[in-house]
Amino acid sequence: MKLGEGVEASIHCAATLASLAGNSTMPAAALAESFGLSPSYLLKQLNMLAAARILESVPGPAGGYRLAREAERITLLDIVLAIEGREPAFRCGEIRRNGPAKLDASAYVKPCGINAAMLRAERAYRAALAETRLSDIVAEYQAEGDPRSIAASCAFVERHQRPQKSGSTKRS
Amino acid sequence: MKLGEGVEASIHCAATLASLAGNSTMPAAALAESFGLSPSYLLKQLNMLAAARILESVPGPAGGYRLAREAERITLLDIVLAIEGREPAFRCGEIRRNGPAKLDASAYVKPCGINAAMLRAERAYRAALAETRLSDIVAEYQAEGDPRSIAASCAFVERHQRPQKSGSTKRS
DNA sequence: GTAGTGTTACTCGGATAAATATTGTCCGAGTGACATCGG
DNA sequence: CCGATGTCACTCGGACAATATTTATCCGAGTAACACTAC
Repeated sequence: MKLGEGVEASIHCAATLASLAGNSTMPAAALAESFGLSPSYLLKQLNMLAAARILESVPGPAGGYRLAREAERITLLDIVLAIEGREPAFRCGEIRRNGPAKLDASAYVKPCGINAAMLRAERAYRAALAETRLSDIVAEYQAEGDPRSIAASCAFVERHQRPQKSGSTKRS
Repeated sequence: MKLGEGVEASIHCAATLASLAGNSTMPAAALAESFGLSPSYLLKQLNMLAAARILESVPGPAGGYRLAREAERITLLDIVLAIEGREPAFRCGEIRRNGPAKLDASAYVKPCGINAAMLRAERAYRAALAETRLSDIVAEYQAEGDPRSIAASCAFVERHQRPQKSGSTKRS
């Protein structure tokens, strides 16, 4: 039960992207520099987020990434599932059938109680993640964060965001 | 966010051990055969459970494993933590400090909001796991499971459990 | 001055290695049971 | 016949590989901006 390191990077980057103005974009290289990450690897995470329709990518010069929808409509669960996969963490291998007692499948129509309990717990986990929106993260940071850190973040965003000319037409 | 395969095996084995009589033990080889697992690898899982004081190991002939305490006092959380480790799945690497803005540590005395949200979700997950006791798993299986499967399990337990000297001398 | 066009530099994207964690296997240390030997 | 003792087989325990997953890196495809040229 270990989450990949990319989850943390993805959430931080998404929060940063939530702070830029209008439909501006920010290059992955800038995000990587902002958090001291490998640009090449972060690109893979951002690409997964884009595949999950959480981010949008704009190619070419003055391109970059931006949120695909409002920060109020993006939850931490969305990001975690995009990076770690949608399958539950506990995968029932139905090992109860593999023993020497070779019963036919009709003996196992009822779901495994262990699997049910595990999935119940995971539903609670996901529900808790779904309650936190990206906008909550940003708002909490703006309200409670250290003023120097906020100022540095704003300056960084101002320096690296690339305003887009055309309107917000979705593409993939 | 993937749990190891050993978690499933551990819970199944613990449930099986909860079904044997008195302070009898069952060898790891029998448990492995019961679920079609590698005996050598299952031994590692059982050893971790024993290190966590969930199981007890009895060496020598007629030895094996048994629960270290009543099934009512063992939760799924105990088992999961013993196998997967006690550390939270989300480990905050404090990447917010690694950027080019070199602020000193006083700017980061407040905990990271992202980390807080993640840990909150994980607390919900663990709380849900802690609500399910091993005895609940066994009881649910005895009540709802397929009769053929229950009979096979009981026969298997009867055949492989090893009564200990100080306990009840029940043997066919 | 303006429109068309070719170049260029910048971006993302996917294929490719290294590192790490997990899974699987092996042989050795320890222990109690069992058979044997002596009283 | 009963007890002490030596041997032995069975158990767990930890050290040693194989595999899968995660992490990190590189180079190529694509695109829009920019400069240049012609009108």
